[in-house]
Amino acid sequence: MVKRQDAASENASDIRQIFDAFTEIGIIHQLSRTLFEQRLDDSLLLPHFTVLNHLARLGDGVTPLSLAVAFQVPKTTLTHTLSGLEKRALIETRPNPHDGRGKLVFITKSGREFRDNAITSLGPDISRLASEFDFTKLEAVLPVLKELRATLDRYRDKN
Amino acid sequence: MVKRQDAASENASDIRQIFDAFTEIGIIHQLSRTLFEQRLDDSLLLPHFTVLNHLARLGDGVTPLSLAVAFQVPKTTLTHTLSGLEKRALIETRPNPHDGRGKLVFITKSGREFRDNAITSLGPDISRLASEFDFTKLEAVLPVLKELRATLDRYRDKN
DNA sequence: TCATACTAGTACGATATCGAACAAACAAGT
DNA sequence: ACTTGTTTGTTCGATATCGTACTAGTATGA
Repeated sequence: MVKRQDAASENASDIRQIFDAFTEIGIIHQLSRTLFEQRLDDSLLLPHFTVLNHLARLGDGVTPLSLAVAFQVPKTTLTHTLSGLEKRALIETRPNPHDGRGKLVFITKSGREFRDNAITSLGPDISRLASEFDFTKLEAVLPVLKELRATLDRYRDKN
Repeated sequence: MVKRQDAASENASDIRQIFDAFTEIGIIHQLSRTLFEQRLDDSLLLPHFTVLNHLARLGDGVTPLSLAVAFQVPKTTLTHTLSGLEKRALIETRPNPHDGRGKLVFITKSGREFRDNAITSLGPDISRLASEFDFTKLEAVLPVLKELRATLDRYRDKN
């Protein structure tokens, strides 16, 4: 494993490309968010769905803080998101038996249904998009994105 | 040009991977945004910089609406972003001589300086990140991202 | 057991985001 | 000119986001 020694010697075009990539990522995020939110009823937004999806896929009974870390948002933001979900009975929270300060978050039956419906309702969009964009290309991209994410993640912790 | 006929036959694991990719993109956006905003003074945020960068790189004298389209945000959001920039004299607006309804946006001298400083101040971060993540990998990823963006973009227009 | 430091979650205030509705100017056809 | 429909940008109100400060509970060590 050879460390690059010229790490500090990025030139202007390298930096521009890096900015471009992040700009592109921002716009994709924005576009997908808008598209997705058009398919959600009840004025729920992408963060709400993201939480439900996480709970459904990776298991519930987790702390709010662990969710905030998973999505890299401040915990105050997550408090707000969870309160919206709880108000609609898509999740419920119980005291953490192992930690008197904390809560555990559980997805409810209607939460699962809501999540499943959201995914189902997105099916036609994905099909239509798949006729123009070959999603298998994401297979090659995803590992790079994950590595970039992990690097940024580690870097953040060191600050 | 052969249209895929099985576009509607995505299975669950395909869909999961698509969701994963968008989730990853969202988190990268979030992380880069936070990191970047820590380097900006004056409580300016990423959207402010993004506008300045766009004007500096691709030229100013453009309409607010064209900026909103470029970043895929609602024009009301851009009104707000521009007002923040104008209040700090980083941009200025003049009436559009060709269209009595519109404005044109220009970047000021201090706007350029601000943008240059922001990029410079990010240099050390990029260098340190480059020692852990090989940014040349973005060269392979960027075209795919651009294609995905273009597809989403076209799709949105059809709605 | 106590003091200190730390952690989970919330309250609050400031700003950001965005949809809906609007006014003003344009465009096209009549 | 005049009507109709469209486009630019703003205002307004509702919600989202997030930094700061706080409370309550936990962990550690003397």
